Amino acid sequence: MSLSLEELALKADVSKTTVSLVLNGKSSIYRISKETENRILKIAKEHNYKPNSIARALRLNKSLTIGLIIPYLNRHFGRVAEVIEQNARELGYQIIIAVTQDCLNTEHDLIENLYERNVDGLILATMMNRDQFNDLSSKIKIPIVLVDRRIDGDDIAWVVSDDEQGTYELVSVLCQEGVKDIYFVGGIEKLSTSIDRLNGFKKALLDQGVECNQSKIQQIGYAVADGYEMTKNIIERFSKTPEAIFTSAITLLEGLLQYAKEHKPDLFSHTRVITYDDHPMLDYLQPPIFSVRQNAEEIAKKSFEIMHGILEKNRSFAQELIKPELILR
Amino acid sequence: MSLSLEELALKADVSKTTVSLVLNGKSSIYRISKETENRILKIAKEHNYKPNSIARALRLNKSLTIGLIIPYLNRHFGRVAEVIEQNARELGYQIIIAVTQDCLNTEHDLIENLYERNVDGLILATMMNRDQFNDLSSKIKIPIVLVDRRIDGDDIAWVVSDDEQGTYELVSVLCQEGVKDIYFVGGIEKLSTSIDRLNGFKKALLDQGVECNQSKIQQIGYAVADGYEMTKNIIERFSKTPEAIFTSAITLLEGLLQYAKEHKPDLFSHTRVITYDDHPMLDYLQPPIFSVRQNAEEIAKKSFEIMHGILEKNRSFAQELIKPELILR
DNA sequence: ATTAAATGCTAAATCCTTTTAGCTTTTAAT
DNA sequence: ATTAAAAGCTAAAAGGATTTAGCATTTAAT
Repeated sequence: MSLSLEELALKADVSKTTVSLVLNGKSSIYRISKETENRILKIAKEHNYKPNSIARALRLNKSLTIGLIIPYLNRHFGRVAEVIEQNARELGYQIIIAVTQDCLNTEHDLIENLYERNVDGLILATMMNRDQFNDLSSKIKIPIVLVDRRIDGDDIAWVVSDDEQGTYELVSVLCQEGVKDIYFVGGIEKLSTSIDRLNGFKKALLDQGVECNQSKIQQIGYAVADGYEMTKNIIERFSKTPEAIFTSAITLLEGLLQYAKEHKPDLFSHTRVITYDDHPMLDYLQPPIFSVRQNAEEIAKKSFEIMHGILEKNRSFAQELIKPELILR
Repeated sequence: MSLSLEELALKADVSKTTVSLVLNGKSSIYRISKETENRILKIAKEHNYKPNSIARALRLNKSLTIGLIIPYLNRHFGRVAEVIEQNARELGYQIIIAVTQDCLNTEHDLIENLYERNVDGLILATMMNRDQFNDLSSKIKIPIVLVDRRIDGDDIAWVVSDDEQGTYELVSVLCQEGVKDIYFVGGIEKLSTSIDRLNGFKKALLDQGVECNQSKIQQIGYAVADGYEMTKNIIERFSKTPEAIFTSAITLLEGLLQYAKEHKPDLFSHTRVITYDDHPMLDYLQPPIFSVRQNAEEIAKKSFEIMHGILEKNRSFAQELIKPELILR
């Protein structure tokens, strides 16, 4: 690697203390003469000195590293991760990434792992419930910002898409077109994304005076296969072809498309399909599928912002609901 | 954080040297008695001792951290990153991720940054040419494994999809169906992905006795907008509607679809479209688009495997060409 | 009984930086 | 000519682990 402080000190003919003070901008506090200061700065520059970040982390107990734990690096979370990384980099932080595959045990292991590896904070798309989270919080003494999935609580920092409102608006559009018979294809039941989207769904029906039948609501999980399964259930269980299906994630839509292709090629001639999550390819499907686009960039930006605020500006927690965008094709 | 070696030593009533030796499995080499060993192991377990990774990194000059530098966290690279992370984690490594947005300067900054931050190795989807890479290699004393984009050289480690072969096979399929008038929508010209895909394209035409006209080849870049632009050029510049267009990345296909939707809705009735990169949504487009699916999982697995081999089994560099899969719909 | 070898463990150095407390030397004040 | 204050710098500790060289003590060998 590059030179050490000590080698630099040798070249500048001063102690390493002096070099450190100068390079950390403490010359005037410690009355280092302008002359010495300039000499040191010049030599440091000539040799392109960069302090050893590991030694620094050890001494300062601060690694300038944030752990990012997400279920997958799919389109949505990939974009979130990308933007978090860019924002973090600008402020001198690095992102250590880890994927849980939506497995709670893996999530726990990863949190422990990253914590032991001395990350300064964790940004987390969690599967934990409130109790599990509180348990964790008491053990872990670094800030945690939840992203994409929130846990209720006054002192829990989170940034999530406004799932309820987004779903509400999307479903309302269909209702206003007179569609009444809408099925809900949901994800992992206990996650806030599922709860909020379902609430938005129900609220839209209620406000539009459409009866909401519990049998039209399914929640298995967020995998493509789950979407396939739920679609299958809907098509096969009911004699009447549904007027509309709402899939609450793009993966579930994929599952639906797959089922339709294999077993129900005429699905779209009877049934409207709408989905949470957008995808550019939806522009080219026939018929057009209305969607709700999450603002991944804003979610990412805010979540790092909150983390940074806690770490460096001793702000406390904050919560942000990010507006999604309706895409009507 | 947890206990330190010293605190553990205190509890076990031995020196921290002894504790360290025991925990590092050197009891027998240093003749620590079974009794002492067990006592220490027990206490360490009771207190769930985990060595401070920063202190360890400082002492050992080994951070167990790999830098992953890629252009975007899109579908392809997201999957690559995800699988690299999982493989790395199993062997005790962490992945620090950074995205270049296909900007060479950013790439250089990131490499320098991660190097200074003491990563043990770099996995890199690079934009560098051979000279730039050699320059870098001489400055940087950690192993580098190129992923997705290779640079020729006997001593350069890389793992890439067999772009030439994949393209060759895909284009050959079209030719065998009698299609002769095929346009090439390419990416960043100097990258191996572009060079190899173009070579595969040309070779297929040659082998099938189809004339390859330079004017049918365009290479602007890999962005969606570039795909739009190239499609526009093809459609507007030539009076005759092309028999077929090959887009050499999924983003370019998106650009093509966008142009078609806006300005040439009947494109598909005259023109076959095939593409490098697969996407599940392609299953649901009409008409079906043949594609080449890169094996992201295998690319990821091999690239970390090579890195790990260099770091821990003092293997030297290696090169791997990963077979892609033809998807004919 | 003496010496040699084996046993069981540890002091201290090292990795590199930051920071506290304080040591000289010079200047100013009486 | 003293003393006090200011100027300019540094020694040493701390952070937590690893590792080398070596110190006591016990056992075995002659």
